[in-house]
Amino acid sequence: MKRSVAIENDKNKMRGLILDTAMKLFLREGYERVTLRAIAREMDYSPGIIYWYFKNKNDILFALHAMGFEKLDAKQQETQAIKDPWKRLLRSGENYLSFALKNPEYYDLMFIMRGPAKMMKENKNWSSGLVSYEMLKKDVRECIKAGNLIKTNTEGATFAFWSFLHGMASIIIRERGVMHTPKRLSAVVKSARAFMLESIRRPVK
Amino acid sequence: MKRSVAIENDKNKMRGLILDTAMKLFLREGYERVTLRAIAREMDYSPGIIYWYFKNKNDILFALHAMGFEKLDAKQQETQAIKDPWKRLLRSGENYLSFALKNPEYYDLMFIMRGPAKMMKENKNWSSGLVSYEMLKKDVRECIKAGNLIKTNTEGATFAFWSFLHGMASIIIRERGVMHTPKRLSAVVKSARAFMLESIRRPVK
Amino acid sequence: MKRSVAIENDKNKMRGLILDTAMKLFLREGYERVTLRAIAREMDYSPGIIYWYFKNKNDILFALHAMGFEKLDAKQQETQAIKDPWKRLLRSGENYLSFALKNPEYYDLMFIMRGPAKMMKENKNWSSGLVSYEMLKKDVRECIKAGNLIKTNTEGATFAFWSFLHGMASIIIRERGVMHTPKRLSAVVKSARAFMLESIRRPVK
Amino acid sequence: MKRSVAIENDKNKMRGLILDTAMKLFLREGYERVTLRAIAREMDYSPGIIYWYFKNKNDILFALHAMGFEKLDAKQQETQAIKDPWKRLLRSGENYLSFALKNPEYYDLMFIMRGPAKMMKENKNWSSGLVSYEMLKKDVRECIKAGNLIKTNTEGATFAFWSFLHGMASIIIRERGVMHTPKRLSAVVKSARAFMLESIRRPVK
DNA sequence: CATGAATGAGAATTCATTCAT
DNA sequence: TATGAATGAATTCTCATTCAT
Repeated sequence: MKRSVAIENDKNKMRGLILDTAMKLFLREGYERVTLRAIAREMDYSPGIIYWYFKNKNDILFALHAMGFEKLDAKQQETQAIKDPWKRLLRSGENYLSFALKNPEYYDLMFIMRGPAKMMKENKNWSSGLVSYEMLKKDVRECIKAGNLIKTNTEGATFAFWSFLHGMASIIIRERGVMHTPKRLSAVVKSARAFMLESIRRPVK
Repeated sequence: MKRSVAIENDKNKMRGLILDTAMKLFLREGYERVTLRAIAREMDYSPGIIYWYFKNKNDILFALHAMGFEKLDAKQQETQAIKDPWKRLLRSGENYLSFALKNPEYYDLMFIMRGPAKMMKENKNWSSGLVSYEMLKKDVRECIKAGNLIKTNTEGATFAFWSFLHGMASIIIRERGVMHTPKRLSAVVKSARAFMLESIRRPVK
Repeated sequence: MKRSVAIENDKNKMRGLILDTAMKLFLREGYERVTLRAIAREMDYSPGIIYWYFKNKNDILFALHAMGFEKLDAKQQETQAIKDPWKRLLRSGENYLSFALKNPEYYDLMFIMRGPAKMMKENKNWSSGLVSYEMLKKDVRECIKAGNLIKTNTEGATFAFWSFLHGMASIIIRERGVMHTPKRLSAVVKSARAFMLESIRRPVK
Repeated sequence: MKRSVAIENDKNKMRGLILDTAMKLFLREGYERVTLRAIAREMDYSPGIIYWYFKNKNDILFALHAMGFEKLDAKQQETQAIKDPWKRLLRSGENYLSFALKNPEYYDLMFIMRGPAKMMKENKNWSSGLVSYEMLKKDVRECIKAGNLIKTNTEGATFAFWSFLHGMASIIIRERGVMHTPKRLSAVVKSARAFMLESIRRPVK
């Protein structure tokens, strides 16, 4: 038993190495540069070996994609300990954005890249994303109920909130914030968040 | 001189044909199907000739990118006729979103795709985007001055406004709104806009 | 017009070169060694160019296959000038065997190799073979009518005749006649034919 | 000694398993599907282990080839009990054809495939085939002596007889009898044999 | 004996790009 | 201007084979 565990670990280690390398290339060179050969070259292994650990190229993408959602979900789960709905919503947004900016490759894969979108349709495996989204919706609903947000359609408010966050994240990740220097950009993002939160917040009577 | 003008015109005509064809393929088959061979085949020309009109494949992308900004700028310019700053801001947002959804390939090229971002850095040619952004900033400033928005840092508010719009546009274009059916999605988008506008608007005293 | 003809000729010349090279490799190395790369290497061209002249690898096989049948048909057509049915049958058999031994690669492709059999089923393109077979059947029928062969089922006699010839051809081509030295083998084949013809021939009364 | 015998037996058992599996794949999936990996997978062993029992892939083919000849020889040996040479020849032919059609993969390996032919030359190991062929020759000689066949060169007659049988077998196995439906084909084969036997048989005075 | 892991070579195919004509 | 032809490098993937453990 121990032996098989050890073997599993080795296998996982190699899978991890492959995934990390793939991610590195994603980040460094963009999607279309993530070829099996490139991964293998970077790892100093032969291309063939990758097929020992993954069925094919898409399988790698898919694993990465799933890992990203697991990471984000875990992070978001923590917010659920916060009792006050408005504070919870704040923290959830903070978390989301910080996840995006600290893991731009994952975020790109999860929310921007074309490839995975195709994949998800085929594999019907969008469940990962849904969990997080449902949680956000619940938070928004409670904020409305508590009077922190205007009385409105929950779906719409949720989508608006998400869109705002995703907009900032994807502008930065896809380097469209070039009207500001990188330094200033992060200050602007802070201002933007402050503006938005102050604007949408309603005083609880 | 006349002759060279005629030549220039012919050259422009051919460039136009190439660009239109490239765009058609983008639209019809997606990014990865836009190969030089495909463009040439579609035009009934040989692949080689494209190099007489464009330096390389990226050059075509870049031209398309510039065209996109010209289109958007022209559309946004029209809003400047509106006197009331809040109404102008509203219309500008509407315009932006409708441009994105009616020209998803252009929007993708302009604000999402990786290739152009790289290009822009190299070519230092981001001027196109700036014009629109400056206009938006001016509108936001006037709204703040007029009391339609809370007193706040203009840059932040502008960035927030844009982020919200871009978020919605890119979620739709990159097919991440799968938690809603396509039909419902457009209703949700409307709700989201309504929520956002109502939330951020301040009554003018 | 002349120009397009010249171009066509060039194209045909290259196609011919590819087909000849493929055939050479078939002969020298066997089916599974006929790779596009090998053909290209042998021709001192790059692998890619082959796709300028053929859709894919199978397309080459198919062209070769069709050419083989054209060659054989042409040769067999000539025998139809012979009036006496027995002499015609003799000559037809001679032709068949000499075609097989002079063009072993073609014969192999046409009557032995597995690949083409698959192809033929898919393409329903077995017509080529049928023409020759029908001709043989007609000859056999006339021989029976004329009394050169025993009164019997035509289909059976035709199949028997063909089987005998094909048997000899394929034993030689696939090198199963190793119980005789190559020199002796051709003498034995002659004896075998003589034995067979003398045995099956019936005197015309 | 006992121990080494036991080991030998185990070794033989494993060799047998490998050969059976290889044959199963031949039969089920065709030649090109017989990869070492496939054999190993089918056996639930790792690919590497096969090299403990066989030098390489070709070695497996060769063993299979030898087994085929052993099977055929055993079957043909039985005919030797028949006293009448013509009846013996008949039965021998019947046996041969039925072996071919019941064990097409073996027959293919033994008499059609290219690989083994190459092997045989290298290994000088054609003895297997010779035994059967010598037996056939003996039978033919006795038929000539007995007056069942025309007075003729024995080698030629033997080769003719074998060619006829091999022709039918290989036409069927390599699927070149497509001018007839599978059903009709077997009837045609019967007719062909009847025609041939009746034609070559001479009345014993 | 047997395995997991790894290699290296090779397969078909596609593409951006070049260039003589 | 425009083309046909060609290249070279890339792609994903498969396989026989080897070897430390």
